[in-house]
Amino acid sequence: MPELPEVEVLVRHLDPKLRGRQIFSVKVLRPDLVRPTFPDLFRAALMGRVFSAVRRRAKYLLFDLEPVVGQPDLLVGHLGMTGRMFIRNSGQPVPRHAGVILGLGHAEFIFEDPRRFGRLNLSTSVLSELGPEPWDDEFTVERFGANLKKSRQAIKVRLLDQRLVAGVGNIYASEILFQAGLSPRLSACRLSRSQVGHLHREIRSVLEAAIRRGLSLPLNFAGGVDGLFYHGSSLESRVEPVEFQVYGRARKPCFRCESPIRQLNQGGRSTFYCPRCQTG
DNA sequence: CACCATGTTCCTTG
DNA sequence: CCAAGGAACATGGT
Repeated sequence: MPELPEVEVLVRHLDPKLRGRQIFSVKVLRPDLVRPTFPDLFRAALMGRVFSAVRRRAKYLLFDLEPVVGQPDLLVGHLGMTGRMFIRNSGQPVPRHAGVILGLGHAEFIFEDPRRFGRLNLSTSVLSELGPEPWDDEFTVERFGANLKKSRQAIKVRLLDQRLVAGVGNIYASEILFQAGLSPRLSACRLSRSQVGHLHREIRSVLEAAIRRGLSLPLNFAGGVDGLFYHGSSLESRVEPVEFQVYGRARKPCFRCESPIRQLNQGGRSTFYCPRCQTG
């Protein structure tokens, strides 16, 4: 489920449901998911604690806890590729791959992840390496351009570096480059001022539009057929999956010019682009 | 069986 | 030390 927009939508869903709630029980069913925190420490640190807020940083979920002397006051979550976090009410099934279950009295907070790339732990070290949020004042065209100058890698690959700007993932990197009209193969250091300007603007614009779209969908965070709001929504609501402009559309006609969308492999990941609309 | 997948980290090479 | 490329992680879907 995880790029910045999906995490943002999930955080806005969870925040009002967790704010002020106390943790009465902690089950670690899959120790992998809390690494490098040890399950015993994880349990001891969270038992009895009260959530004060849920926030987002890049693709991480930050769970603030009301302070307790000698205990950490931040729980850090990441969904990896297939992770889900949701509130389970009585009557709803416990997912097969549930890894952490926090008992809240009236309901449970569940973290599940079949593939186990996700995390929920007390380690905050990952946060210090992150670059600016797309809407931060420090994320200026000038600094972004100066950072792009430092590498000859393809611009698509650079967009995935969380130190440049935090939160862009493989799907939205292709979407952003399409909107900016830039070929994913362009060398980062060779982008012109105006190209950097377009890219900077589209990073914000594409992610913002995706958040707005996600907030408008009737999502089922617990699963069903969904998981990625961009791949669909709850079975009951029967909302059609949202189609991207280029991602996943190899050989299909570009929505803007009808040329067949092409697929490439860059740094071991798929890139999709329109050879006619995206220059360079 | 083969290949693909929304992410991050670690190791190797130059 | 740095940049860049690739493998690893682990499982499920097609």
